[in-house]
Amino acid sequence: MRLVIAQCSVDYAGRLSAHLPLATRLLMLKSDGSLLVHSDGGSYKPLNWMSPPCSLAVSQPDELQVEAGITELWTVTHAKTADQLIVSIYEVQHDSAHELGVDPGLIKDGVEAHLQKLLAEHIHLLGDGHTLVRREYMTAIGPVDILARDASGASVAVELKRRGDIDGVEQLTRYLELMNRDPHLAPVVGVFAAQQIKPQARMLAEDRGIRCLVLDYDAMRGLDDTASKLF
Amino acid sequence: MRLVIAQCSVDYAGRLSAHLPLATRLLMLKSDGSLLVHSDGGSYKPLNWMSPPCSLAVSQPDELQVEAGITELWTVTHAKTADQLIVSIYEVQHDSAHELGVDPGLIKDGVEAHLQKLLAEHIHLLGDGHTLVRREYMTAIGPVDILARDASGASVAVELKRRGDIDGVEQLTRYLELMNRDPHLAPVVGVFAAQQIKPQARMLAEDRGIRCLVLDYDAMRGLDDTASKLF
DNA sequence: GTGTGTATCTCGTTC
DNA sequence: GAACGAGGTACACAC
Repeated sequence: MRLVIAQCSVDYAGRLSAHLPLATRLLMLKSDGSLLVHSDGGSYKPLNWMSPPCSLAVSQPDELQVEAGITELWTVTHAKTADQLIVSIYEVQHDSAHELGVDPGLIKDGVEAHLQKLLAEHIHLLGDGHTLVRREYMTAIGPVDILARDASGASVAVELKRRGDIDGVEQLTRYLELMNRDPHLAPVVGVFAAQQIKPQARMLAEDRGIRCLVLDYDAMRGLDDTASKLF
Repeated sequence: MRLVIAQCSVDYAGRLSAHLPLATRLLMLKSDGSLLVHSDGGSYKPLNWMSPPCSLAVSQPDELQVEAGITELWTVTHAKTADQLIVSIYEVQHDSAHELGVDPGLIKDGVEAHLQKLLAEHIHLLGDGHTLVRREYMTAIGPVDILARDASGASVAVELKRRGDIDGVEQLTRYLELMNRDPHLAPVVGVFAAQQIKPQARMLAEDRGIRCLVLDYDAMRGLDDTASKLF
């Protein structure tokens, strides 16, 4: 990895056109040829960038560009899409290279998958007398997160989200429509379960006869811990 | 901005838990206190990070940690959510600080907005005899990208996307449902227009009687150039 | 402020 | 490899 702090302007031409006026920025050149242009603020997203696979070509500025103060031109071209990023370098304040090696990568732990597991293990949270049929119940248009049966034996399709949005209600609606055509399953009622359900989503769901269930992740983990300790 | 290349391990505890095993990485400390942990590959997303507003506290390792080879502990805490990122620093290979100043920011040019403008200007692309009513036609549930009339005088609602996905079809369906209840507008037919329409989205759209229209952005820009030159 | 829609989204997983 | 869903999504814009 090469780190360059330099006064530069940047032009991107690809899926859109974008321009960065002259300012001092960090240019991060990764060993796969990719380039990130970072400012000293904002979030983790660079101001501009080129994703791998791509290649860097350094060239000399022409006379006009030299007069303007440009000392080097970096042209980064994407291997497949022909997107281009052109960095016009003025003054370089820092330039260093470092060997980092391959990264072992991130180990993640629990979000929706964990919620699904917890709800499946504590299916009574759906209501008294509910039994689990299975997780990831496959339909022609995709997997339903949880399929259960209620006390009366009716099928219950559960769509799980961390944050319950209108999209999730639409998704569940499509599943319900399909599943209610299947005589083995029908009647199927829907439950929209999430840690947080947005008002618009709740409105839409309830308008369509879908029950909303707000889940308390921490409380569910507590249940899990208790269960682990007891058995 | 401070740049540190160091052997480190990283633990994040917040909306999820994540761990990065010991390896050499770039630690980018921005002046707003935020921290990015980058490896020498992948795209612009850091392996781990803390977004502003947050604060960094440097502390000394305890005896056990010193024995393990840890020389410094960085604890980055988010001001509001209390998310925490803990960086255990082993060997530091590089450490430099730089003054960058405030960035003037990115100037973007055209994607969906440009597509919308172009289609509105060349409304005949919808079919012969079509006339524009208006762009961003407001309804109770949001703006329809383009409202037009076809040769027979029927209303045409156009939903525009760069990439036509199932979500876009759902969105247009909601608009159509609402607009068809308005006697001033009904009957309203739908057109789903995008540079690329995914098979599933096309299927869903056509099943609902929505016409799909694939747009050629470059050709449309060509039309625009010609028009600009002629008039 | 919150809510909504887009993204040069990125990143996984599945088919 | 394509497609689909999720994200510690981020980001801009409307209300």
